Amino acid sequence: MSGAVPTLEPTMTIVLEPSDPAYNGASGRSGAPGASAGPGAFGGAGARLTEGLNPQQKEAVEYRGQSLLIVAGAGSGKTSVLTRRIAGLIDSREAWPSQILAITFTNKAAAEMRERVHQLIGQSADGMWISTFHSACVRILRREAEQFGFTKSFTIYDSADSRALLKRILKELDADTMGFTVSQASGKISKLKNELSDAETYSRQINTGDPQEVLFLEIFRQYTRELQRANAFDFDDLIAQTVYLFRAFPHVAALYQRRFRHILVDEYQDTNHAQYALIRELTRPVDPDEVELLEQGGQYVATLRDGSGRIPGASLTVVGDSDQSIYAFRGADIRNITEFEHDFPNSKVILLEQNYRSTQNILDAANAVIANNFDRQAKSLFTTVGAGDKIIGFTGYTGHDEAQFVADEIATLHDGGTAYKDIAVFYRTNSQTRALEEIFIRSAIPYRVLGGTKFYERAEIKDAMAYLISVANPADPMALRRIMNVPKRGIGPATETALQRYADQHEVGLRDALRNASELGLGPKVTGAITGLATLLDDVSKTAATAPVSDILLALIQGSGLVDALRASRDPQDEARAENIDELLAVTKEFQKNNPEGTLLDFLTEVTLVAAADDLDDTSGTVSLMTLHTAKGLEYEAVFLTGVEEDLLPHRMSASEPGGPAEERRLFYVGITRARQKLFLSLAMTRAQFGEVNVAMPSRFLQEIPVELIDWKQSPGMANSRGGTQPRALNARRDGFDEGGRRGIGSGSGDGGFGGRARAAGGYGSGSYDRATAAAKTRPKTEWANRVTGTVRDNGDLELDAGDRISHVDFGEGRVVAVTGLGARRIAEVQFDTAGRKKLLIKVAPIEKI
DNA sequence: ATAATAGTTCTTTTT
DNA sequence: GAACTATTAT
Repeated sequence: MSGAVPTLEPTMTIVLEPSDPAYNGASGRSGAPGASAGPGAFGGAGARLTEGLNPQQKEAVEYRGQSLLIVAGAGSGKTSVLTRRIAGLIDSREAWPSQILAITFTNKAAAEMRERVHQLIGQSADGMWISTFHSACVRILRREAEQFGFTKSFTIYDSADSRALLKRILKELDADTMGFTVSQASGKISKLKNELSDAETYSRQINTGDPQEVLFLEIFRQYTRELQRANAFDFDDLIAQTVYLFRAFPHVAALYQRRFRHILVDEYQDTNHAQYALIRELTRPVDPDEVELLEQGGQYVATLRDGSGRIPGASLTVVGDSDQSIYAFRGADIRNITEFEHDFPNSKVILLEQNYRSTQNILDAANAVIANNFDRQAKSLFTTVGAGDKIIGFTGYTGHDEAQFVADEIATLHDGGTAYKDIAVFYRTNSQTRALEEIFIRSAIPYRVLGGTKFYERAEIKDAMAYLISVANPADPMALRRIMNVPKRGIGPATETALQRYADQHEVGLRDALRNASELGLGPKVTGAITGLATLLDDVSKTAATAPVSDILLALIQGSGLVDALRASRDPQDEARAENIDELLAVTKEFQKNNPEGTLLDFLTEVTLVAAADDLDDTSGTVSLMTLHTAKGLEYEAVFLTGVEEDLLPHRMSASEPGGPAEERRLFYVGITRARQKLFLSLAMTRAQFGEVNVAMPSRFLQEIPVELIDWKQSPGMANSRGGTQPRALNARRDGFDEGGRRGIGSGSGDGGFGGRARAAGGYGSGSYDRATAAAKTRPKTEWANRVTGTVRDNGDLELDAGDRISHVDFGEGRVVAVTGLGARRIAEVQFDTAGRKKLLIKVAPIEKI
């Protein structure tokens, strides 16, 4: 499961006390920190920091000025540049670590940056803020929450939480009958918050004659009110409320404006308006009268002031690449980067185009694809490492066929010396993992899925977390509702409504209603159950501030009987659920080990804000599976980009959105540019989604790659967007090359053949396609589609030895060459008569001894 | 109040 | 094929 254990930076003091090194340091040396450095600043130790850099990179490290935009193409060494720039600022004593704020996209990127700065300058790297927008805002909000109606112990609603809340609200307002869905409402609210609009602002701009808009306003209002009551923020609030805080309370803003003298933002192309506004607020100069107030409040300001008595705005460095902007759907505004020079006058722009990651063939493909996006600044990646291997293309008959190709190629790569951890498989949608996982398990390829159905999204984990939230934040009724009847206590919907009514009538929280359950006149059994829960939560709450998180969780699990109930259940899955909760307990212990001072709130925050890429473990010897979105910022020796089909990549949903197709192209571009040495593009002719088999067409993006760059092991031939597929040709398997196939797609090959060389591993698929398409038209489901899906097969302890003959559902008959591994991990290497040599996990492979 | 069953709708990407 | 909803039987 989630192997990675969150690590938390030590809590930091924001107000500088005289004991703070920055305080003494700043007053103890001549020259104001942050003052522009002369040419001498990079003498001595500084030279080390620019070693091995190209001239543009060097300039990006050394430039000093108010604002700098680094346009960094994929693989152009921007992380090196950023870390050296930070190291340079500290090394040259232009800044103290505590004056630096670096924002990254994921916690993982933050950890990496911290590590690399540490490598460059050692201990002095401590005290910097290197974090995501969301984490940084949580730190600020925890300090300042009391300023505006929240408390320090606020909790964070993840998307599932806010959806659940919206669902309640929609139901209460009968908005579902008006055609409102939860995802619409949450999408709209998120969008508004990203534009820094709140319910009241929105109310002023709506057409009051439109009942839809009026109703939505009511939803928005209630949602906002419920969050406030629950002492909780949603993801978007974290940013938007911080901006609000800064704007409403200039003296609070001044604290941070004074503190952060150098702000650096990575992945700037994916910032939304709220994040942009936050950066604007943070880089604002502090007016003289606010400076006076700071000084009166005991803040050190003397050497920070300029001639007019104010504190000048922090310097800003942003790094980004508009070609890698893939989060517009989440409100990312590409204009933030395209209009940077306008927004921050006198800014410097540096272009990094030399790529240090990929071969020229891969870059040529990437450049050719992205050139189809008009309306972009011309930029072309180049390298000096040479052309490298051709891109390998493959078209499977089905998603499973495609997955088998990926597995086979991975096995070959691994045999050739490529470590599993240097291989990644990308896809557009999470649902594509299923086919890949099945084949990988069978083929005994170790893998891990990043993101997807995350550990923390499992129901039993959410239940356990809800217990923790209820202890940390008694004001949150959502968490309380979740656990009220988990494990079963006989508190059904009727009882819950009664409790809620009591709470409303007496104008108290739901938690208070639980405590006073005896006043409700319910049955003695239910009343006992309710007060029992209330007592448990109250008892544990008493220790919450100081006790280790694992102790708190253990007390809750034992007190509630959560795990006991699962263990006692007849449902075999419940045993696995119980184990997951034990796993969570292990996570809390690990957390405590890494953060001896970490509180329950720290733990909850950390868990809510971890991104998919965050639990990537570089040392693990496993292939990584992830969506293209998760892949951003990562790189691998070998990359498999799967499902390169129309309606999948570009995704069908993107067609109707303005800018959608262009964003999909950027996504494809991001995927391509992750590869260092080898790139595989694959697709399937039919894809089963949601039980149904559909005919899939090759993606238009494939036609944008020059044909000579791709070596098709099995080309899509004429199965192109004109809609024609040739089942006859599909079944024809020829050996040797075929010009038609080498020409690639859409190049006018007349024979409509499934050209190219048939793959070595034949022996299956023959005839399948006919049945599949025919069946797809008549029946929604076919036994063919489900043949390899369904529950994981279990061969028990099938004994196999070298020399045995076996039969495989896909590969036909073969002879066992060798058996390795132990117990459930026993692997048979089999030489198939027609399908070549494969490794199979004996326990689950669809095989029989014959 | 709950467990089991049958029917419905849906899937893009995520901090 | 999953996840949620509505309907039934206990």
